[in-house]
Order: sequence, then structure tokens, then C-alpha cells
Amino acid sequence: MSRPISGSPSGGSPARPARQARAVATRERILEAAAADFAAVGYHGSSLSRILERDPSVTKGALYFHFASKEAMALAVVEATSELYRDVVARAAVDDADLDPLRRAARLASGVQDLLHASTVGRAGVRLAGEGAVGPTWSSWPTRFWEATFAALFAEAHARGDIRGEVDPAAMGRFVTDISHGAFTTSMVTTGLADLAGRVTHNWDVMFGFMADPRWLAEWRSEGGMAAVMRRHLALDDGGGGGG
Amino acid sequence: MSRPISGSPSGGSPARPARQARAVATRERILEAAAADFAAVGYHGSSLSRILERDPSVTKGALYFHFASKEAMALAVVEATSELYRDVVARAAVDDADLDPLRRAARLASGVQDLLHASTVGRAGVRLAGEGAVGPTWSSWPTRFWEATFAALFAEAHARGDIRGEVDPAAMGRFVTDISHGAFTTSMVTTGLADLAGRVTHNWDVMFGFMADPRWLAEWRSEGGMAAVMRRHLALDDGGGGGG
Amino acid sequence: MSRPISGSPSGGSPARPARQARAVATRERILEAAAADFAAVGYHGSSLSRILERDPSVTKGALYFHFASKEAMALAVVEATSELYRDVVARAAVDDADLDPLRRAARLASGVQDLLHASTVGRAGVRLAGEGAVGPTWSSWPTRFWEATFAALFAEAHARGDIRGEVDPAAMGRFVTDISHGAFTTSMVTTGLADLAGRVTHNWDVMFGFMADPRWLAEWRSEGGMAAVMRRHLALDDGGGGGG
Amino acid sequence: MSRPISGSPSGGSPARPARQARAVATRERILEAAAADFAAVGYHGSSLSRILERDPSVTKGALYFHFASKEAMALAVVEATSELYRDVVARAAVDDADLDPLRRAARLASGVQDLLHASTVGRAGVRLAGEGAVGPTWSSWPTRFWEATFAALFAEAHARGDIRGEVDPAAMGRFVTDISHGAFTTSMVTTGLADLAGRVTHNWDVMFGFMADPRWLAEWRSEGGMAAVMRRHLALDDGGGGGG
DNA sequence: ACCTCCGGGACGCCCCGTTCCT
DNA sequence: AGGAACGGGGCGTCCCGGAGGT
Repeated sequence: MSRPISGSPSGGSPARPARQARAVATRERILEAAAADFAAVGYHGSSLSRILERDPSVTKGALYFHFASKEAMALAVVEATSELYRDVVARAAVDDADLDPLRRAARLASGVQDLLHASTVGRAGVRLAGEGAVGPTWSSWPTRFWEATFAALFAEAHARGDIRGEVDPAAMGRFVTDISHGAFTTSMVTTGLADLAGRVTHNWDVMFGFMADPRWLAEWRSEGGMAAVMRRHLALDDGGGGGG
Repeated sequence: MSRPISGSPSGGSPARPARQARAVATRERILEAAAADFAAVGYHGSSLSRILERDPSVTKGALYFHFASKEAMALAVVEATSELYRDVVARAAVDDADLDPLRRAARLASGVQDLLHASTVGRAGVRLAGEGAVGPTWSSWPTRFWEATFAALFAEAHARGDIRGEVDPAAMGRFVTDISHGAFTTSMVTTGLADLAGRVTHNWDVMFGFMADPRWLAEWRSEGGMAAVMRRHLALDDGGGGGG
Repeated sequence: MSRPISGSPSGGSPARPARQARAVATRERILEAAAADFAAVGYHGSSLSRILERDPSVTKGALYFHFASKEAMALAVVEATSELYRDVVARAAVDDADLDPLRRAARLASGVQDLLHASTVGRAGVRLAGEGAVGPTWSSWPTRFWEATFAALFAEAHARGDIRGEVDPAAMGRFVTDISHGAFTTSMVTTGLADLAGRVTHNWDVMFGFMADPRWLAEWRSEGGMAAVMRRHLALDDGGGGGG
Repeated sequence: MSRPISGSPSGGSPARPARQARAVATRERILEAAAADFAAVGYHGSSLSRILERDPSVTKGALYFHFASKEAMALAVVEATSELYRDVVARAAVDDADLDPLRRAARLASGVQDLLHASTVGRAGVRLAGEGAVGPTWSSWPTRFWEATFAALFAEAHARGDIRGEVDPAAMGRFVTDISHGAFTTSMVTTGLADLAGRVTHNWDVMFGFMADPRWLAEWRSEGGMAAVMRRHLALDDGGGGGG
């Protein structure tokens, strides 16, 4: 969303770098159609022919021009997703600059969930990585992302006294990683991601209920807790365990 | 569209019930070979030919005598896994009858991890369910298993006062489900399940650290915590992350 | 012709050795259809789909069962051709045992031409080898065949005095190789092999005219020369500069 | 080399007649790259993309500006080759004007072999014609070239008494055609054309040894025979050739 | 009943030769 | 002339039935 994905020169999935405006748009459409299939049935379950059927304006020739192979497409999807994550972090750094670290963590989690809700590419990227379909390095980036990002935030919060003294911030980074992966998997299998927002809300409320300093927690709960943070998106979800 | 498998009402995967001893063994070997492939590359990533290559004593004809289709094989793997889970629960009911519910929960989690470590079919079943490859009902059985089993245990513990008063046992059932799924996914993608035991140990230590009553917790920690419960398997795992 | 090809265990083109009678026949039909395409347009010019169209009773499944790949099919064709050549030699060893070596050479050349005329597989095998489409070893077998076989015959003739003293038998082996390859290529390109028999007849008449001892030559010519040797097939050929 | 090819209006390979100097150079580079691929793997074995990879300065747009299709390129290569042959003949008419016809024939054969050694286009043209890849007319030009050119030379030599009386010059024209084609095919398949010069030398020595008048032959041999004629190139032919 | 050999097509991904905007 | 896009096969492989044997 927002920013076009702009094939990163490093990952090098495109057979050639995209130059013309039309080409960029085409590439985007291909990626979108591919992501839809990857998100629905995973890497091995998808097929080029079904991807092409999803968007009749895309042809096999265009696909082959922009991507060297199916695997390159999957890689591009994952790379684009990691780019989207980076964007969420970057935007949060601006928007939430004046918030305390625990609130920033909550809003970041909310932002990522928002992204997954809004972006087919994002959902596909997470699924592909979870399947180990794009090589060890890229398959583990969500893990690295969550662990590093949230461990840093928790460390900051710990230093401020917003987290109980006995809690190890690094350990919580790993913990939050597993929770987030788990919520995605569980939600995908049981409700097709419809209750993802609900699960995320629930999980963070539980986690904060345990780890946060009582004073911080009281304030946070008076503001509405995680549900308030995710409120803007929750409306969009029909299924799910709501309320929390 | 790769439509999911509509579970046959009987649940029976074999075209016919196995009668002769040799036939049973053959069926078992086929299931084992199939599970190995499913565990390694998932349902769509696997192929009958590769499965047959894994065990040269199995031929395509034998496979199709015992299983109506590839889907039926996957279903059989998941069913077998759920059967294995049920066995773990049944065995725990006997072995751990005199333990308090929280300790029983810990030992159950350890037993399941043990099963995943030892059984190819178990790993394959969990992966297949996590892919949604066997229809909604069977794909969600791990979720149902974790939520129901552990919520019941937590409720019991709550009633005894082993869990802090403000904790909702049912909510924790859902929480533990997400954690467990997440640990599996994370571990599979990053280390090929090598550090699964470590992650599980770590997660339960953290969870109990938060939710358990302080008195119970002190005792539990003096006994060695989750690591002690899983000790027998931990030796086999190298990558483990959970120091504490 | 006549004898079925009996996949040589060494070349190993079939995915599995043929067992049942029906399978042998199928394999033969595939090979025949493939040979027809190879002979017509060469290895790279041919296509599996066109091969399958040539014989509607053959399907891709059958093809894939008998041959691991297109290349394996080409190899099998070449191997079968070399087998056919060997048969010609073997049959000649019996039929022409009482002839002098030069006459045996002539009849051998005639027999090979006959084979090419009668056998699609033979024509395909020679063309494939001439394209270098089956790896260096098999591509050079016609060369090795002609050089070795005829050099030996010429050496024998030389020892008997049927060949002029100044002629080097080994050199003539190489010479006859080039002539034979050349006649095939020229004839294929200009007349689709229709005048092959004529060219072969002509070339051998010229060669014998030069290299043979005058006394032997006179006798040979009185018998009708090369045309008499090839007479049975010549009727089928339109072009050709045959002397008589 | 030498003269640019100047598309004959009849053959009609260029989409437009080449006008500008740069355009001519581009066309030449394309032809060279195409010839390299044709020579290495034949018409059907080659591919436009590989051709473009051979010379990165050439783009698909340029290729299709100069040639209407792949087939047109092949045709242009064969036409250029025939042009090169014509040049060899024309140059020989000047350089060898004072030689007797048999020596002119030998030098012509040597010149053609030289051309094949030096020119990728030449090798490609002969291979393409030998595959029958450019239509019956152009595919048979090498045959027509050899038969007509050398039959004329031999007739002249026969009239002068340089060839034995009983030899039919027209027949020898056909004979030399087959030999030359055969040497090319044999050499290409067995050594990637590395031993072509050697085979040609050998064949002509044998042929002259048979057909030439003894007196002429003695003189010729005292001059060094065919080897002397080809001496300048033979040195180059040890490892050379370099198929692909 | 249990299992093997053989065969059947549909479809997988890739890449090919070409043409259409710039 | 160059970058982009177009579809039609290319070969290989998939999942699966029938024919047949033990």
C-alpha cells in the first residue's frame, strides 16, 4: 500500500530492472495476483496459470519478463512484505515518537496486523516465509524482525520501569515472536484470518497484563487497552473474538 | 482451486479396512514414507513419486490399494497424529494422576513435544493441519486440542488457587494454543525443528512465571522448572535458545 | 528390422526394463514414432507432442514410462540403430562367408543402405548421430563403425591382392566413411534420401574402379558391378545415376 | 569479411535494405552472433535469446529491425555463405589463372576449407544447408556448387589429359561433393571440425592418387601433394575449431 | 485379497519467436 | 532501435486408473 514496492536492486528477482512507468504497474499487478494465490494456497499449491487467471490483464509473457521464475516471484513477494514492515516501523517512528516504548510496541503490533489485513502481498509474504519456501534467510526474516524490533522496545521500557523488574526483555522478544506467528497460523487455519485482529488484541492484553508494571498497566487499561489501539481496524473484521 | 478434503464421514482413509498382517505393515510403511515427505515440504510440495522413492519396497499399486488418493493419505496422517495426541493424553492421565493440574499441563506439553521429536507422522500431521491441507475440520484439530485440553487444566488449577486470581483460564487456553503453534512454525522455519524443545521450555517458563501463583511458582522453580520436565529430550537438541 | 530392439542394459534409456509383451510393443511403437520425427526434422526440430500425434495410440504417460526424457529416446534410437548395423554385419558374416572381402564390403554397404531404406529408426539414428545430438560417444559410432569394419575388409583384400598394392587399407577405411556420410547428407538434403541408393551405387563403382586390382575389377564389372549388388532396392529409387 | 553482404532482393531477408553505415555494422554483428549459435547447435537448437546473449550490444529490437524472423536470419547466413564461396571462386580465378585445372581444383578445395576455418558464418551456412533448414533451394546449394564447379574443372583437366581417360568428369563432380559433405559431417561430429583440414587433405590425396594421370600425379606429389596446398592453414588446425 | 506393471492425460513451469508501444 | 508484453508450445511430472499376476 501507499508506496509502490520498487524492486530492491539487492534481491534481484526481476530479470531486468523495471524502467518504464507502465512496466512498474504491470509488475505490481503480477505481484498482486501472485500474492493472492500464494496467500490462498501457499507456494507449492499455487500455479502460474491460476495466477494469470486471477488478473486477465496479465499474460505469461509479461510475467516472464518481470520475474525469472516462480521462485523469484515468491522471493519478490517476501521482499516486498519486509519492505512493507519496514515502512510500518518507519511511519511509527514518526507518528509515535512521543509515546512511551510499550505503547509504541502495541501500536507497532497493531500496525502490522493492519498491514496484514489490508495487503494481500503482506499476507502472502508471511505465509511464504512460514512455509520456508524462499530459502532460509528470507524465511526467517519475520522471526528476526519480531525478535529484534520488540526486544529493543521492551528493553527501553524495562529501563524506564514500565515493565516488571524480573522480566527479561530479550526473552520477551522471543516470546512475542512465537505468539505472533502462532496467532497468524491459528487464525489462518481456523477462520481464514478473519479473527486475526481479535487474537492479536487478546494476546497483547494478556501479555501486557503479565509483564507490564502495575501502574503503567492501570493507565493503559483505563485508555481501553489493546482493543483501543486496534479499534480502527477491528471494525473491519466480522468474525473474531472481538471485545477481549 | 485446490479444494480441501471433505472428510469422509467414516473417517476411514483406507479404501478397505486392512485385514492381513502384511497389509497392515505395508500400510504403515506407506504412511511413514508419506509423512516424511509431508513433514519436509508440505502437502502440495510433496509428490507420490518422491514418497515411493523414499521406501523402494513400496509401489504405486500398493499405495493406491491402501489409500484412495493423495488427499486420503494426508488425512490418514493427520488422523494418526490426532490419535497419537490422544495416546499422550491417555498415558498422562495414568502416569500423572497424582500431580496437580499445572504440573500435568507442563508434562502434557512436554509429552507432545516429545512426540513431535520422535514421530515423523506427528510432525507431518501438525504441518499438514497448519497448512489447512486437510479440510477445515481436521486442520483445526490442533487448535481445538490445545484450547480444550489446557483450558480444562487451567480451570482446575485456578480453582485450586495455583493460578493467580485475575487470570481467565479459558483465555489462557487460547493463549497457549497460539504460543504452541508459533513455536512450531518459528522453529521449523529457522532451525528445522532443532530448537523446538528449547523454545517450548522457554515459553512455558515465561508463561508460568506470569500466570502461576507465587507460592506454586517458587516450588516449581526449585524443582528445575520446565527444563526439568523436558530434560529427557532436551539432551537431544542442540540449538535450544532457552538458557534460563 | 525383424528382431525387436531389446533395450540394452548398458545404455539404460528405459526408466525400467520392459517386462510384459504389451509393454515391449508399446515401447517399439513409441520408438518408431519418435524415429519418424527425428528422421524428418532432427532432434531439436522434433517435439514430443508431434511424436504423440504421429501415433495416436501412444500417450505421454506411456512415453514417460518407457523413456526418462526426450534425450533418452534419441539415445535409444541411436542404440537401436547401432544394433541394427550389428545385425547386418552378423547376417553378412553368415550369408557372405564364402565371398572374397571386397565383395563382402560391397554387400555390407548395400545391406546398410537397405537398412536405411527400410528402417525409420535406422534413418533417424544416422541423422541424430550426424547432428551430434546424443553425446560424443554415440554421435561418433557411425564413424567408428565404418572405419573399423571396412578397414578390416580392405586389409584382407589387400593381403589377397584384390586391391592395388599402393593403396593403404586403413586410409581407405577413413575415405569410405566420409563418402558414406556425405552421400547420406547430400541425398537427404536434395531428395529426402530418394536417391541414396543411386549415390551409394555410384560411389562404390567409382571407388572400386580406382582401388581394385584390374583382374578383380574386370570380373566384378562382368557381374554387373555395384548396381547388381544393390539391384533389389534400386527399383524403388527414382533418382540415381546408376550406370546400368 | 571483405565485401558486405548486400541483401539480394530476391532472397529478401532484410526487413529493409541496409542504408546507414552503423546499420550495416549492426546487421553484421547480429549475423555473426546468429551464425555462432547456428554453427554450434543447428537451426532448431539455437535460440534468439542465446544469440542476443552472445553479443550484449545487440537487442531484440535491432534484430527484428534487420531480420523479419529467425528463418530469415538463417537464410541470410546461408546466402552470405554462398556469397563467400563465390568470392573464393572469384579470387581463385585471378590468383590461379595460370595454373592447370587440377591444381586449381585443389586450391579451390583448400580455399573453401580455409573459409570454413576462418568464418563462423561459413560454418553456420554449411551446417544449416546440411540440415535442410532453409528450404530446398538454398539447402542444396552446396551440392550444386560442388558438383558444377568441380565437374567443370575436371572436364577441363580431362580434355588436357591430366585425368585418366576412363574417368567421367561429371561423375567425379558428384563424387567430390559427397566426399566434401562427408568430411564436414564426420569432422564436426567427432572433433568439432578440428580435424577438418586433415580429412580434406587426406581425401584429396587419395582421390588424386586414383584419378589423376600418372605423369601429372608424379609432379604433384613432388610438390608436396595436397598437404602443400593447404600448408598455410594446417598449422592453425591443431587445437582450433572451438565449437561452442 | 493384495500387489505390480503399464498406461493416460492434464497440467506444471519455463522459454520461445514475435509484435506493440515508446 | 529498446523496453515491454504476448501467447503458444517446449518438456517433464503429476496423480491416478485399468490390466494383469500371485
